[in-house]
Amino acid sequence: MLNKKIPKPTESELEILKVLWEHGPSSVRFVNDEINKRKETGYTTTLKFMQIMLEKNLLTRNTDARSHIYDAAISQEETQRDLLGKFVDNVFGGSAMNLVMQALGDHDASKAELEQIKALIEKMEKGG
Amino acid sequence: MLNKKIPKPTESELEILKVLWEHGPSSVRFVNDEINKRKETGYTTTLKFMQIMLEKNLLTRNTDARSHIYDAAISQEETQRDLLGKFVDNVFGGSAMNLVMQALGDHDASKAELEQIKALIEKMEKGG
DNA sequence: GTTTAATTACGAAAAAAATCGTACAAAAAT
DNA sequence: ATTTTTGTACGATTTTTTTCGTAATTAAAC
Repeated sequence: MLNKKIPKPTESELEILKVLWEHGPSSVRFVNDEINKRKETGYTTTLKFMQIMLEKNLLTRNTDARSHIYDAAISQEETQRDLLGKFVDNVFGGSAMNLVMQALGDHDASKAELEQIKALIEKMEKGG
Repeated sequence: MLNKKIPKPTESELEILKVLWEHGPSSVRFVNDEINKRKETGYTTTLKFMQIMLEKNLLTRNTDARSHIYDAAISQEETQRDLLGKFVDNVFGGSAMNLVMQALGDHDASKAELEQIKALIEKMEKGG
């Protein structure tokens, strides 16, 4: 089990990771097009980001073809867990429960989703 | 109802806000001392931050005494809600439920806390 | 009243993050 | 085989965030 020392991605880097998580290994062109659906960004800007992320080991790439294919080097789950932990510490003083309560209160949840959460809670109360 | 256009505080700014939320209106000296319990930071650094935050309307201040007294201009609840919303969008694709599920799964919750959440869910299911 | 300590104001530097222009190379289109 | 398009490399610039030094001012201590 290697000790991954991955730096926390910035917001822009996260945008790129999200595209790769959703679509799998992709060219810079593709990633940039996806990002431009929501936000105008120059091609070389995205390219530069992805090159930097490669150096930071946030991405891997395959240079066999002329158009290099990049992929995420860290999983979405792992990253979400990591960022969530930091966010809870920074904003909710380490209390995940406070966060959960606020998340439940603020955002409308469907009945099905609430049932899902209740089921999870039951499971946790049994499992310990 | 005034339209508050408060910018999202940075992490450093949040450190300062947390001190003010916890202790109420305070001098720069006090805030800096509190922050230095966890992190070495020069006095003028904290001072500068608080002056900038004043310009951004994140803080208010009273200059009656020589030692100016600053206070948070935005509430903790409001700020947490705002940051949580952005975090959910950025990291969990807008799905607060995904976040809640992960938060519940990752962090150990006490039985009492889980009951609290269940109670909230019941209330939401009734109230709609 | 002179020295010492505490405080604010302000500019500026350092560090981090984001953006882009240009040169060059490879491939595709004509 | 030229021309046009597409791609990478890489430096440079801009913007934002963080940090601090220094001068001026006021209050306190002596």
